[in-house]
Amino acid sequence: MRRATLPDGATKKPSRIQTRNRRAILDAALEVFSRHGYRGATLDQIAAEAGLSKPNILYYFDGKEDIHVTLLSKLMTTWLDPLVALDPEGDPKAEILAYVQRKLDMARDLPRESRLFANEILQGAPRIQPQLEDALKPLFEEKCALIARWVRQDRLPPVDPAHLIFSIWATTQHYADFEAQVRVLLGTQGNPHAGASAHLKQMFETLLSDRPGPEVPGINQN
Amino acid sequence: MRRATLPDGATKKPSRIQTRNRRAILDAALEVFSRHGYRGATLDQIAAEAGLSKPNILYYFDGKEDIHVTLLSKLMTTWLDPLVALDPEGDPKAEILAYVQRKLDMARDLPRESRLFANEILQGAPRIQPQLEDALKPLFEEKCALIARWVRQDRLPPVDPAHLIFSIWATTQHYADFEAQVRVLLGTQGNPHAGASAHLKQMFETLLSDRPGPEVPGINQN
DNA sequence: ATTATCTATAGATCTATAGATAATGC
DNA sequence: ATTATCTATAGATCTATAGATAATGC
Repeated sequence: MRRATLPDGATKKPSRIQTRNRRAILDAALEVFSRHGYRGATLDQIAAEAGLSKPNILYYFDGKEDIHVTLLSKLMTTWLDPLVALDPEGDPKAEILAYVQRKLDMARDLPRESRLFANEILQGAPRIQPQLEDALKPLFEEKCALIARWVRQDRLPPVDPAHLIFSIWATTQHYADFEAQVRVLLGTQGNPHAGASAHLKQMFETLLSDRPGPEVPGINQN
Repeated sequence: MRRATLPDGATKKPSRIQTRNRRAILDAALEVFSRHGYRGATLDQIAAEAGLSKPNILYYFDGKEDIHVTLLSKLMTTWLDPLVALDPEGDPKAEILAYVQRKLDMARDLPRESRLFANEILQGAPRIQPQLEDALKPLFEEKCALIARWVRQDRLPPVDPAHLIFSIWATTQHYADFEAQVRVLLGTQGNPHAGASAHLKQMFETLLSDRPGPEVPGINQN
């Protein structure tokens, strides 16, 4: 019943087995938590998926919640990367369109990660809220300020930065989070990702393009 | 240990108590299932919320799954209503913008319903899949065909009907499903709904407006 | 010597049922 | 007479720990 975690700031070398098993457990946990949600997941499933015994899982982590929180923390960086990459020095429209594409690629390549976060937030973010405040919020506000600056400089049409980002998150993550529904509705016809990519590009491109005579209430010739 | 459910197609009058209690249970179940997901919800919570004893809950329903499936079935109609109302006789652009607004209003007024469906679909729609096939899919295909027709008639710019609908679902439901995150990021500043409404109107309006000459390569005839 | 793993099981939680009692509607 | 509710508890599932044994690294 030795503890794998070390007291305080002790920095002992993690053994090779230690690293391998912790990684295997987190990998299995991603699979199980993302598919069944926090409550729906069991240590039995995680142990089976990781190829370890249940008590052995608890030798490496303090419990179910510890696994979950560790997983969310480790993935947070990956999850925020595309937004971090939004470059103040780049062309505004191109930057945002590239961001849309990166997020859509992530939804395709990392659907489990997307569903893990979606599950957690959907249920009120009980375990990840601190991370949202500490990591996500400052980044979000920085990028909102950047977009607002671009608008002020007339390098973008007037858009609401916060809601623009929400729209990008919503539309791209939809293909991962609601995959079961998308699959039912699109059937086997073609690749959802290709269609989504074209559609989202069109949508955000028109939104971000300077339009000639925009908001003239009353003119509606269609 | 009498059963409240009747054998076969028997149509006995449901007593007043019967109706009241079944309604109270479904109401409580909506609260609990939408907040904690299927697995996270317990009969104890539902019973407490409904003001009934746990065995009494099971007098009215065959079990946890029965409550969940009944709830989803009953709400499906409400959930699809806004899409049903998309009128083939109306003005295409106005119809779609009105649909966006209806969906956004629903996200504000019925966030529990939104989260209930989101939870279920996120976990692979294990209990609602048949309903998606039988109820949602035909409606979805009908409305996709309608939008495609509008495009062919040049009454809308070329848009992908299926992905357009996905975008509307994603962006509007986002405010209910990811409310915990939106709340963290927007803080107390103003009403999310008002900002969302303006932003989404702008976004879908520019998408659906005839633009002068953007897409030059090849002539747009579909 | 320390690290890793296994068997066995405690303790908590949860769904569901049995069986008795109370309330209700003809 | 039928419908509704309550107490008590069975049976299953799940997280977590105790305590012994095996494997590993100096």
